[in-house]
Amino acid sequence: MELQAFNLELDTKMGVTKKHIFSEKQNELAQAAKVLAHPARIAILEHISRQEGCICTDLVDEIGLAQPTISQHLNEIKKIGLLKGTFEGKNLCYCINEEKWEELQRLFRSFFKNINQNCC
Amino acid sequence: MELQAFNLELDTKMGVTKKHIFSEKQNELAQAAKVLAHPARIAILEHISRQEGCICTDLVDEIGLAQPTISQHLNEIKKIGLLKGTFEGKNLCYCINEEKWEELQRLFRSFFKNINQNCC
DNA sequence: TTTTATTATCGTAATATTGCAATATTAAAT
DNA sequence: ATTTAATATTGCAATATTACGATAATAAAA
Repeated sequence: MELQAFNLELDTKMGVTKKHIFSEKQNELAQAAKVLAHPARIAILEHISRQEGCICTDLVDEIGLAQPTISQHLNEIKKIGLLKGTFEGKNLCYCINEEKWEELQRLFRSFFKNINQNCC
Repeated sequence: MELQAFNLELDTKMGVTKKHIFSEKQNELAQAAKVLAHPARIAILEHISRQEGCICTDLVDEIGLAQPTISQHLNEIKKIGLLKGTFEGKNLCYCINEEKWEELQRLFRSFFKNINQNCC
């Protein structure tokens, strides 16, 4: 059918990752890696983990980015469920979601394990 | 000096990651994660690792992307030294650089280890 | 209720990434 | 030397990401 051929055309939108041709696992890992693919988000995770409990209000001062930018990065981390946010006093408090964090580590570990370098 | 103030302005180019405000380690990990942050590159690494020896000529058929796109992704992986390319017969042959691969794993592992979830 | 302090959202600007057609390059095979 | 079969590069189009000023929203404090 030419309808299918037409859809195949539409299918390929410029500049958009063709997620559908990859496996669930591959997309999942790539998405997780994307969250770690910015030094600000690494720094944010490190800083939150260093805090006792979860008073995490000083991220803007700690890292040298504007408040909206930090908020944006926090949101990226939140989107894959890596942060739990709760209120404590007047400050919003973020902390790492342990279950998701373990899951993410497992994802990477199993990927690393499956890559074996049998070569040249 | 107003020159410094001016430079501080120039410093902040819109849309560009401000790498200089982060540590070497943070940037290094982020850059490594970026390479893994696309399912095509995950798929490429997995496929190369599955090959006996290193006949890696059928990537384009295996993954459903155009040849230039695959070539581009290969280049991203190569840029951080994760691939060794050698010639074998008429085909260029890619394989995983074991040393770099171990290094990358160490990077992630030490990051994971340092994040502890003491919270809520 | 009005401040005050904090985080979230909107709008905008600029660079980065993704993808592919067309073309160039490369090296083996004829 | 020409053909062939593979990868690399170029050019371009479109979406994605990064960053921040301005502003809104939220909740404690006064």
